Amino acid sequence: MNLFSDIRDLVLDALNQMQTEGALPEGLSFDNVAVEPPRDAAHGDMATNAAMVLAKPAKMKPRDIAETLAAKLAEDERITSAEVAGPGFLNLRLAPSVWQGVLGAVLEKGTDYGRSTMGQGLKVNVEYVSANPTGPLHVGHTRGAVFGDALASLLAYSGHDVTREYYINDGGAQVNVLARSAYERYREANGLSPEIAEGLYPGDYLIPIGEALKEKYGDSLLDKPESEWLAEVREFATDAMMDLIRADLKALGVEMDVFFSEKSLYGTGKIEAALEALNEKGLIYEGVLEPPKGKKPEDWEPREQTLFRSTAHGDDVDRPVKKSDGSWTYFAPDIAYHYDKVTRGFDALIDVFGADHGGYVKRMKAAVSALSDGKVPLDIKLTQLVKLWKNGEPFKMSKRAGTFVTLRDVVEQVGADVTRFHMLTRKNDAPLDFDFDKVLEQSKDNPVFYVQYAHARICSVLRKADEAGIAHDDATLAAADLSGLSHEAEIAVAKKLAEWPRLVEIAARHNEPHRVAFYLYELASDFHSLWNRGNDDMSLRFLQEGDAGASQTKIALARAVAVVISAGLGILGVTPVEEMR
RNA sequence: GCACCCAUAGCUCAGCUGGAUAGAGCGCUGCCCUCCGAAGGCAGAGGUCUCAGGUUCGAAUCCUGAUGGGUGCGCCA
Repeated sequence: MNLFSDIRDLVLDALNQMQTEGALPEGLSFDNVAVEPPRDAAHGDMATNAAMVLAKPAKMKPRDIAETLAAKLAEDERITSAEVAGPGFLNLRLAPSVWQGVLGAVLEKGTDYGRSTMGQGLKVNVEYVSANPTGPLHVGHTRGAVFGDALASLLAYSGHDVTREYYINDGGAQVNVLARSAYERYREANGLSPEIAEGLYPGDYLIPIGEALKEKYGDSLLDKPESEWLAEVREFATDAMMDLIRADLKALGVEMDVFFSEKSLYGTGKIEAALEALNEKGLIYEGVLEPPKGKKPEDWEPREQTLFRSTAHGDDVDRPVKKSDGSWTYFAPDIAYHYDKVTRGFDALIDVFGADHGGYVKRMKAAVSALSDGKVPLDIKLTQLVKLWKNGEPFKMSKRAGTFVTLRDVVEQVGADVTRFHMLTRKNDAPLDFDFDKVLEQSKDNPVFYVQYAHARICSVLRKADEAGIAHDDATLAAADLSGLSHEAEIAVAKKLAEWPRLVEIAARHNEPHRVAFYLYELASDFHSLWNRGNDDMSLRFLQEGDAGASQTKIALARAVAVVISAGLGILGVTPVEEMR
């Protein structure tokens, strides 16, 4: 149930009627007719711009259309008043029974209230994290993981068929570096002093890998040349790193559907096939690139390479798929990987990258556009940097990795729930401050706390209802007489609940889960405000002493708030708490 | 040099398909509470939406240009 689309349907019916009656010309498009909550509550409960968007194509005055429309809408029992205002807005006020109906719907459907069919079951692939398997996840990955995961849940909640996917970069030079780094730790485990040369990974997390290698191979690899141990150690270390990463993700509550290995693209003809697909479209050629202006590499010299004509699909320059020595660039397997996603039948692709990959967006979109003939849209969401603070100072150190703060550091200090919620209180493309002290603060300044507190307060009301012997299962509450909910502060909360399904669709349409976090904060704020009024006005308290019926009415409202908070937190991957500690 | 992202209250940030008098928290000012319906409440002040043009009945939102900040730029991934 989405109240806004219900009322929009009502408006469209009225407009159609006006057409048949000759009050509006035929053939108008109603696509731009919107029904939204007005910014100012004084303007009523809902507003429609119908008269304004139709005035021009209908060649009529907006106010004339609005007057006729108002008269028609006023006939509906849900509408208590319809007033023309401003340049031609039509402001609607709704009957209290409508808001009470919203509560009934929430209690009946539970956390599925707000679930939308907007996505029409379209298959969407969300690729996120995709960190190189060379070490533990750090804070930057954490934000990408939280964002991608919440986005995937949001899309699923809005009716998409979602696949969560991780692309393992296990095919490039960096896994050889990993192997050499692990080998040094293996030497260390055998009592030799490791030589962590410049460019190798120095982190402590490889020490246990070295020991595990010793356990498996004893000292048998010590005297062999690199060519004889590289492949084996590489595979061993990569697997171990992926186990580590999977454990990191689990600690954050992220579970992938698919782990796709870059390595699986090599030697299977998949890269060749993807490039042949581009070649058939005339988009592959041999050529020499211009040097980048302004920042020319020292050793630049013109060389012929195999290039992808990405400029044909919106890129600024063509991009190399083969190095001058004939081996693949990193772009080539990426093309093949996205080709694979397209051929798996996804209707839409989403990649979540760190902001440092911004320069990669156009070429990747060009590749997908070319490979799918423009049929499969690729949206790339960039997550900006996370700046860590502790004790009022920038915080950079990590016990584990030496150079960067890991996901584990963060989760162990503040917990997965706080991490996830806080990282979604900013737009993905805005930089984020993460203050270890502030995110744990128990005050209304902290959105994580504030939303959780609202939920906990409601659970506390339910516990007290138990003690008083008041039935409060959702079925009972849904059937309760809700006509007693008429105070303006109570109606305000119900109105906020009515916005939830609409908010879900807007957030999903923009691929912006942070909107859910902001909505929850507003809902919690409205709830706390009502709660506070109970201090002065006993009639607004959720438990009415000695009056089980009246209590049930109020509890229904509180419980509905808890349900929507649960649903929203569920999308964000945060567990609602039942009491504050 | 080029591309992408960003610019909204003193600070940190929201702002829906272009819609009415641009919102929230912090900070500030005033009043109230300190009764576990505890982990404060209520109210107020505070804005040239970086600047200049353009499109539109209507622009923080779309377009062009400028300024300031961030990120990236063949043979790393």
